[in-house]
Amino acid sequence: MRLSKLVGHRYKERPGEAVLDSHAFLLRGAYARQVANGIYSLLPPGLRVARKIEGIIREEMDRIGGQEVLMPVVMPRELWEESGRYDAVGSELLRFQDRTGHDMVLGMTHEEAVVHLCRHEINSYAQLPFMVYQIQTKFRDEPRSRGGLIRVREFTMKDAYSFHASQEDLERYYMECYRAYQRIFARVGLPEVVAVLSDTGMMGGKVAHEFILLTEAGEDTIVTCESCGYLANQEVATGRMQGYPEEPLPLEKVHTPDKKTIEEVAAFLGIEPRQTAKVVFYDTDEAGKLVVLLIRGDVEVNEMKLAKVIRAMPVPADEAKIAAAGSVAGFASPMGLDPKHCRIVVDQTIAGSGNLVCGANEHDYHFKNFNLARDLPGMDMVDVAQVREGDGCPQCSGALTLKRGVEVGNIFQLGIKYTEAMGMTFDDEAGNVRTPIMGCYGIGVGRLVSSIMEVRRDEYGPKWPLSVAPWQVHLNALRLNVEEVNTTAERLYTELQDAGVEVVYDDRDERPGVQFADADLIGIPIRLIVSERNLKNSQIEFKRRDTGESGVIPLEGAVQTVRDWIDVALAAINTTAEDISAS
RNA sequence: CGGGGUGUAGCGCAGUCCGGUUAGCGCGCUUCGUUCGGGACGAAGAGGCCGGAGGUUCGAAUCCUCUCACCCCGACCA
Repeated sequence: MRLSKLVGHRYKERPGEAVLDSHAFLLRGAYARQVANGIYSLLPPGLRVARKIEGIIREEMDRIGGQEVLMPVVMPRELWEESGRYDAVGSELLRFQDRTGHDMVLGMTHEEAVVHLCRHEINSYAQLPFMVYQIQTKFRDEPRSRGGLIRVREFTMKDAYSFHASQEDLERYYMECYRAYQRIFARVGLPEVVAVLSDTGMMGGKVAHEFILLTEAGEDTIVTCESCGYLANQEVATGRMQGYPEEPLPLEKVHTPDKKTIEEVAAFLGIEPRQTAKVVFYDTDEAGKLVVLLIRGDVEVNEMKLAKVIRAMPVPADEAKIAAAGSVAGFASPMGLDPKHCRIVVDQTIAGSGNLVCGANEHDYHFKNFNLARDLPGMDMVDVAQVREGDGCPQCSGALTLKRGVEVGNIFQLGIKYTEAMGMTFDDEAGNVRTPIMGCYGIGVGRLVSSIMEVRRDEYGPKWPLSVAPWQVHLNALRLNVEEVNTTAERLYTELQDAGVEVVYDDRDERPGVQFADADLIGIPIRLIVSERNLKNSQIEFKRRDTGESGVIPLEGAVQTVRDWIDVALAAINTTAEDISAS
């Protein structure tokens, strides 16, 4: 590629809308341009990185027996009604009508499509297991996209789906895929990506992992334990919270005029928030009952964890609902509520502390010295507490820390949610009709482009790993009006290409500073510089953006030298990938 | 959906409060010349429906109403 002809202009000023450095480079380096909120066009460098990533994904998917297919972006409403998700999924599923008024959706994920595709192609256990995957555009009408390509509405995703005759086989394959993912992330230059336990959300299923790149640019909160390596998304993380047991004192009603919040009550009574119990109302559980959650006052509710307990999405209840249940907002008590109309859920933090202050179900009154075992006996404990920095690790004696991360991939043990709902079956060896068990596995391609840029960069631009760099070599010629410089650079450009090297040649008659600044922004790992100065010694200069090395090499044999560097660097990346997935 | 912010040349911004010739500045772009190892210098140019619609006014980038888009925080999110 001749830089003089590369479409897309680079500029030096940071765009106003960029918050992340990777977002600024994405625009400054002419990798992508925003078309609308969360919708981007890719320019050649951006697309080339994406294609490199896709190529690595394809190799690793094929290696674990994947077969590439392509499913549609647009699907009819009926397909999504078969699984129940047409109604279950919110407005992030873009619904529209075609010319005839038929309801259609834009695919945000392809479980329905893949079951539709496979259910009539498979009828025997002998055809299982198998995995199909695609690299396809997805659309999710996110309420809030941000961060360049980190979180967008339209994006390219690799999504894979496996089908199994047994749970054991799914679990075996799940681990195969897990290792394939480790290789993929290592090969695209992110060996530090970690797998964490995650929530299954709208996908259903039981076991799921997210592959997380730890970086402050991320918007997922990850709970880790430095001493034992525990890793989990905060949405599912558990922790040991310190308890404050006390010898029970008699229940005592106290006047607390206008003190509604935990902070107000604690301050009024001169106690810590941890010495209170708060009641939070949600509308409603799966049976339609008002949920009355009792949790220690200083602890936040993790609504993802609560959702699993009440098997419904927790929606905070309004005051009318609370009053109808016989309680008083701001002064709510778990005691004296009618279990016919509400479901009392008690978080385990309540059991660990004694003599708590809670509401009295009466305006301007609270109780002191609430003790669960005495005052509300026989309750089952649940864990719906939001883990905090410093809480005890659930696996060892260490303390938990919170970090930020970007979810670059995920894997789910889906189960039979879709195959059962959509009537996919096979005959087992005994002739019984059975339902295949599914797994699904996603990787965000564009998100990876931005994520790599976010963690592999300096102040001047990205430092692309060789395996995903838009080109492998960046060739500069200083002073094109010097005949020898011009002819040497042209010859190197041709010979490098003949040697199979992907090279971008800055054939513009620009000053060195301009050329170097552009080279940094394009971020190619190997830079070659042809100049009058070094040609006097029959040498050319090199600068490795990936390793930081620089120096001169003989012009004679330079192409082979560079070819060898590339081969060595790629081999090293692949070796790292194998080591990580084998460990 | 709630709160906040911004829309002026390809990019970054000033001008808006307090209405008044031809709407500026830097970068980038074109031409010429001088330069040439980390974003050079001089000269001459091109480039604007001041987000859109309506209104107030002799006169609107500026004031009013409505609207659209984008950004940030929150809610939401495989």
